[in-house]
Amino acid sequence: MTIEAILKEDIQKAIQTNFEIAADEILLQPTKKEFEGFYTFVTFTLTKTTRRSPVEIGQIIGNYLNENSRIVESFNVVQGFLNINLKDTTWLDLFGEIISDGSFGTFPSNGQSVMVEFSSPNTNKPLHLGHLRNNFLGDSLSKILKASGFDVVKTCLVNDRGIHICKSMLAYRELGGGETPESSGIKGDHLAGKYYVKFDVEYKKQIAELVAQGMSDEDAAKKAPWILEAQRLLLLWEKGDAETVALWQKMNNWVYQGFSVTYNKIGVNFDKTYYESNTYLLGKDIIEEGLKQNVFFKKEDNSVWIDLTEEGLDEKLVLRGDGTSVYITQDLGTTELKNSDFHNDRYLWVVGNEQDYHFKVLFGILKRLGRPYADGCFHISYGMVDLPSGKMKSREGTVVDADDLVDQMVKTAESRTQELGKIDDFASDEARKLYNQLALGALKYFLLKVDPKKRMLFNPEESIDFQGHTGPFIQYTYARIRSIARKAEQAGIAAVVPPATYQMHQAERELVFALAQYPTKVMAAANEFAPSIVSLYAFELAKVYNQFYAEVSIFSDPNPEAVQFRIALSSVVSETIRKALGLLGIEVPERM
RNA sequence: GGUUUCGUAGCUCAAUUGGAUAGAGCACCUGACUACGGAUCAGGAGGUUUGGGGUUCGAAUCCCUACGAGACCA
Repeated sequence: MTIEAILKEDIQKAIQTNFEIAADEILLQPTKKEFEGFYTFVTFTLTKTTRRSPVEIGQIIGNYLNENSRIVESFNVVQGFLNINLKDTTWLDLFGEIISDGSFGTFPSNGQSVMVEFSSPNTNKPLHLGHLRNNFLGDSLSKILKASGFDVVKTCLVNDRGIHICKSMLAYRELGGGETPESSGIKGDHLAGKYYVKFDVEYKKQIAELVAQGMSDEDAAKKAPWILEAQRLLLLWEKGDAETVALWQKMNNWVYQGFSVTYNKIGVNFDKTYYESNTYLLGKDIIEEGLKQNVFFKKEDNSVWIDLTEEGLDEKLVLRGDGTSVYITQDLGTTELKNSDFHNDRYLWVVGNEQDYHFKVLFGILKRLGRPYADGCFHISYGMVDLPSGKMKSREGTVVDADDLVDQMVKTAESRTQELGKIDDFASDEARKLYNQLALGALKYFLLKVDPKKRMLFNPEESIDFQGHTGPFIQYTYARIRSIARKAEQAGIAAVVPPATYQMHQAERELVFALAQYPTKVMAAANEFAPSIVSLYAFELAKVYNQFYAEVSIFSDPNPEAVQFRIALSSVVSETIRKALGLLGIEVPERM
């Protein structure tokens, strides 16, 4: 039973015995910094039922706790707020539990499994900053869910076919001159992206020519030779034309090689990858099934629809009149496939909030179809990463490329580290590893600290910080503690929890309090699908430790109990930082 | 046109889901022991939470309205 649970129970008893009313669930909040205490109970909620003043209620409950609770040391009442202090023995017992719990913050299996689909790139362009937010969120969420007790399957659905892929194929066929990643020295995904851009340039030129000849913009966009040819390529591909398929395979393989370099660099991987080229025909049988069940209906042009107005949505097309699929058709099929492959209890999609409506429709249809897994489907909707100029647009060249950004971060980490000159004795591969850890620590933290639902801003003019509320700040705290641990080991000082007679320092109490929050934060992050909760916690813990570090002396305290205790505290803090950052996909360095 | 999300310090973000005098970081000022690592710590300044109404013991949070920004559906 946690301290908080005991305290809530004691408050409940206080209310029952003093006011003779049944108390609902007790809500506690951490006491604000400017007041004395650790936990605060708000008494306003009881004024009506008890017909007493907020202060009076606080006094009565406080007095009861003082006399009857075995964990409460003292209290004070400010207006309607009852602030509570705990006994040192309570803190010490709590810390004793934490330090002896090898799996602190990791929950036992809950017997449920969850699939997290994320990343889901297009094979016509390299990954950019927006993909990074997606990847980091998906990866971190997977780790958080695992820590909270789920079995996790990470999947990726690659968008490897369609008209956009044919565009880059066409441009390459016409303008590529047999160029390859090897011959050009260009990474495969960037090479494909280059031809996607070239297509667009040529296409625009053709439109302009047609417009100059008197055609309307709209018609010109439909009649330009290259768009017609791209459409023809798509049909050829669908028929399995050998030459087209070969070109498609060749270019896609380049892209996959490029992607794998990037995924490797950012430390992201998947248990299973689905390819749209294998799944794009799925879903049509589900449309048939839905028609029979009268979930769907046909219009005169033979197109199939669903009426979701009862759910507050519109009528929605699920199959075109000519029998071809729309996105939702494929998604229905792919979801069915995932379920028959893995039989998970939950399915998550990490996809940008521009598709909020799409997923509402998808889940609405799954419910109407009576799919048992429909209630376990969640859209992890995240906000776009904006630039100061607005949205990233590949056609306007304002896209922040993932590879470039990571490389630039590594360089910044390198120069910053060398300025400080603390690792001059490192071997070069050791140093390179450190630069990568710091670069990714800064980048991942930057993207994960913000509530996923909110859109956020990235300014390419300002490099991502290494000081203040950043990944490296937390990594630094870890490295510094490790330095202390090495010194303690050398001096033969053990980590020991002091006896009940020990007089605690306020900074020590605050540290134990901060540590005790960790499991709650992990659970909250899992429930709310929000790695930002873990991010903010890790920062808070590091900050509390740094205050402790500045305030008390660890090695030169005359009391050996204090020294041993502080070594123990430090070591648990470093472990908790390591775990918390681990949930964000961020590694910690021993030195930096 | 319909639907929807958002607007918090100069900038980037918090605010325990309706609770205290709205908090951090960056940037800007002032300080820090011969200290165990200064990528740190302590302090200062910075706010009519876009404007206006309402609900109540209490609103950044809920409702209405105006303005502004984004997204989606054709």
